[in-house]
Amino acid sequence: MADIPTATVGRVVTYIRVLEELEAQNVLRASSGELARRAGVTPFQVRKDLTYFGRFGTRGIGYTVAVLRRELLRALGLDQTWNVVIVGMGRLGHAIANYPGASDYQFQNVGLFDVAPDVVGREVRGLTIQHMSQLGPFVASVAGTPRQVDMGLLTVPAEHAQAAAQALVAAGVGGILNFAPVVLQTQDLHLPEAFAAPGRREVTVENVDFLAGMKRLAFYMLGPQAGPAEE
Amino acid sequence: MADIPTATVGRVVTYIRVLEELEAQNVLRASSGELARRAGVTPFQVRKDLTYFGRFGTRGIGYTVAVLRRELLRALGLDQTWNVVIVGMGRLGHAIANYPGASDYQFQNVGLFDVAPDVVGREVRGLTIQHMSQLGPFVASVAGTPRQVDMGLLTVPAEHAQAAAQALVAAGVGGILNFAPVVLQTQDLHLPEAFAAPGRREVTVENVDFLAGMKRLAFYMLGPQAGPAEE
DNA sequence: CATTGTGAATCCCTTCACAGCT
DNA sequence: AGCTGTGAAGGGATTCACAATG
Repeated sequence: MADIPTATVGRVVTYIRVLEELEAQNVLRASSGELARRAGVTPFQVRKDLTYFGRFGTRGIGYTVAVLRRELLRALGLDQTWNVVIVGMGRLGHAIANYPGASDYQFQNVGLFDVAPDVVGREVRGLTIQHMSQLGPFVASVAGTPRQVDMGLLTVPAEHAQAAAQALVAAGVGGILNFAPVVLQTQDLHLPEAFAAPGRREVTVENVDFLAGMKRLAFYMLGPQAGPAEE
Repeated sequence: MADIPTATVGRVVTYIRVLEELEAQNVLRASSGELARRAGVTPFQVRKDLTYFGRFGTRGIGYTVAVLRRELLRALGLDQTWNVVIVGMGRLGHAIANYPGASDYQFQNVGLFDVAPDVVGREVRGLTIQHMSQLGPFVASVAGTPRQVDMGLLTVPAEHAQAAAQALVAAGVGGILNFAPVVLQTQDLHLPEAFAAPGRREVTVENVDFLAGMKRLAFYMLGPQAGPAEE
């Protein structure tokens, strides 16, 4: 299979959302033009993106909303359950643990962790916040069940992010969604042998950084600006 | 001036952070190799990115940390103050209002808004949460001072995001950082004539979407997978 | 002489035009 | 007739090699 452009992956996530909106409005079919309009891209782009995953449309007609949604969910691995732990239960961790839709799409919060004594032991949405020292044993215990802990959401202060990432990986968690405004040094992160499934031994990191978003926004709002020494 | 690749803008934000780390460690100079290592990119990339903004290095030596930082901050418009309002003071809005560093870089929270009666009137970090109906008058009042309201952080539920964006734009706020998992229909968003500064009449939107981040992460964790009908 | 700055080459993604299907 | 699927063209972005230089 060809490998899929990262930009395409991001857009497909959007298409799924758009398809869910359409489904909620009882729309059965949609053309690439309609999807494109709602997703804010061109119809060409929609069709090209979809060809990376298969052929889902009917010429002359368009796409069946339910079918395309199902197929794209499968393609992204969202037809299965992903067990998630949150590391860092400050305000941001709490907001995410309580976020409506965070348990959609088969993302299941299974554990909450922090180090602050005034936070450990509290209950959030039926889960008791555990101390970070329990992370290793906890993950090991979950690993015995049908599925393991798949992802860690990193919502600790920037200065502790690398250490917390290390702890997650040492515990056997191979996927990290990093909310801290730091670049995780992934060359230091290697799953222990025991967890090194064939082809899945490396750590996968995605970043969500709203401070960076504010800065990009600021730049784009400057508009056409004076460049460097114009020559 | 050449226009700057969007990917470059994102990386430059990272370089600034890296430079601040270095400054905090009292490092005076750094090569493109050192910056690249910390930013997780190649040295070529760093040098090419920087040339879009000017020539900041010394051959044979490298870059002076403080100088490069200052120049990049200026290039991104982060040497000036950006006034920010938060629309949607649920858990996420609160988390952001209280986020350490959210007031760094000359981003200044100047107003907080919501519609829920149990939230309006509460005080957060010295600001009283106002009702959305006050947004227009508030922005108009700030516009009289040296600077106006530059950005709105949209932290309302998905189903209200488009309407809230409309309200921001109608009030004269031309930059939106959208946290809701929806594609804002920007063709419906036009600044009122009164605010249409030359070259700055269109609305600028950046998205920060952690649910999308989780889905992308899930996909990348699938690893090399079976493609569509292999032929 | 180590390191920057940058044209040229390469690679990848987007756009397009149209063939192919229903 | 209408819309998808896709090879080809076009445009950007990344990589590279090396000339420039303090």
